[in-house]
Amino acid sequence: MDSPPPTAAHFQANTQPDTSDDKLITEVDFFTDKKHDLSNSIESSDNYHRSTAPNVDLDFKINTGLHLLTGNTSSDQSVIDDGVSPISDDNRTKHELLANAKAEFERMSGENQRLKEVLNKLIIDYNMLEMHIATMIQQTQGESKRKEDLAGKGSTRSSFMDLGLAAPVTAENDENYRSSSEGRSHNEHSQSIDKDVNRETDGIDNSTEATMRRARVSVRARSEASVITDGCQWRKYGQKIAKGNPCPRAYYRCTMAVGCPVRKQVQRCAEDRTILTTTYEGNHNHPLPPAAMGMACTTSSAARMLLSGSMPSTDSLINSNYFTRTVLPSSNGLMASISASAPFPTVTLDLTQTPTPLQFHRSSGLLQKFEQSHSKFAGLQMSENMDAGETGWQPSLQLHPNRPPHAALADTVTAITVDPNFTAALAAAVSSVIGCGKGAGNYWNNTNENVNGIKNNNKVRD
DNA sequence: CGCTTTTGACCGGCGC
DNA sequence: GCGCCGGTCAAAAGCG
Repeated sequence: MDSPPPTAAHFQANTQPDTSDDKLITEVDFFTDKKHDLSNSIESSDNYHRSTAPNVDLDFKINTGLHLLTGNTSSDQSVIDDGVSPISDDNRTKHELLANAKAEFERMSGENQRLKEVLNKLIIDYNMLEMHIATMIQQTQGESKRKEDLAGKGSTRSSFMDLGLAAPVTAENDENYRSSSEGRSHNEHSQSIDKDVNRETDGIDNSTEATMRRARVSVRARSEASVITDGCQWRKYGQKIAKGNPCPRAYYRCTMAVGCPVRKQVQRCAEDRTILTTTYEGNHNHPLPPAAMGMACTTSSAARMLLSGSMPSTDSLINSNYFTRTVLPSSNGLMASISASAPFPTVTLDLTQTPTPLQFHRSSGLLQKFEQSHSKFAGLQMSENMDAGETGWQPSLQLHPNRPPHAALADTVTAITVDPNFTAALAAAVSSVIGCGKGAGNYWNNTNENVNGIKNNNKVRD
């Protein structure tokens, strides 16, 4: 109290912990611990800023907000320098200091808000770029592989294959698919080829195994709502009562972009009507709001993991009638299992044992860990960190039996800590379980008009 | 009026 | 070949 702080910046940082922390915590809920950790080690932030986690890096900068203050504390410094004044002057000085601090704090809050918006955009751009690059790599590999296959076969169906396979996953592809299913004058063979070609929506699998092309990711969650809010815009296109379950199964198609191939099925559990099972299929071909990013990344990564990860032992995996492995123990609040039962392999993420947000906060981290680890594991063809993060999967698929699980776990924890998708995934997952849909936030509200416009186009397309 | 949802029909895959 | 079943389509109905 008596001794003045060494610098103005440190003074601001250390003398307003109550108000600033409260403010920060109310604004950003998820990473309070991280913020405190970093604020304690702010001196070493220069090294940290060169880390490989751009969003976490920026997030820390924003939440501390200390650097922004250093240039505006000259007045504070002068006040402190005048500390030799009489008591009345000292009181006045304290009031001035308080007023200045409040003003600075308000300005900081505004600055913080603006920076967070910038950060949000950066995260979105980063994720989009990452997904785009991954898709491009996968498409390139898939095309080369298919060209090899076509060259080897040289069959009469090559014309169909070329049309479909040479093109990226776009609206045109979906048009081909739709026209193939609508224009039923095609013979059965060409129809099946067209469908197989154009339904390969994720560009993940470059295998010729048609049965492996439609990996699915199933999410089980408790929800009173008819559908869980995952940040995307869906249009219902069908409903069926499946055998063995009196609850109807609803079919939805993503309407955020024209020709987006992603579809999902929603069905309530027959035994427990409060459990909603949502099954995703395909990858989005358009930018996603942050709230949708997590779910999309999780599902696509899980699907990629499933397809790629099964490749080394595909035969045994597919040939078994039913293959299920528990990836994460239920004590963690999350069950994830893989089922390669024909014809479509499915990853199931069970969120039904996470009734409280606190519990889910932990389990969603595991969800992301699951995604992160398997994304890296599955993305072997493009990942440089092949030896990190294959936690939990190795016991299931037995691809890296020589690596101790606890070491991989540490790698995975480190990986999720710096994962730029983590924030969005967490927000989306929490909002999904809560079922409020508020996790989409401002971005979603801002993009709603565009979504409606897209839906108009989609209607025209339909 | 335009968009979404509903719902019956249709199609293809699969098992017998 | 036939029937069952899941998935999709598209016209009709509903809704704001």
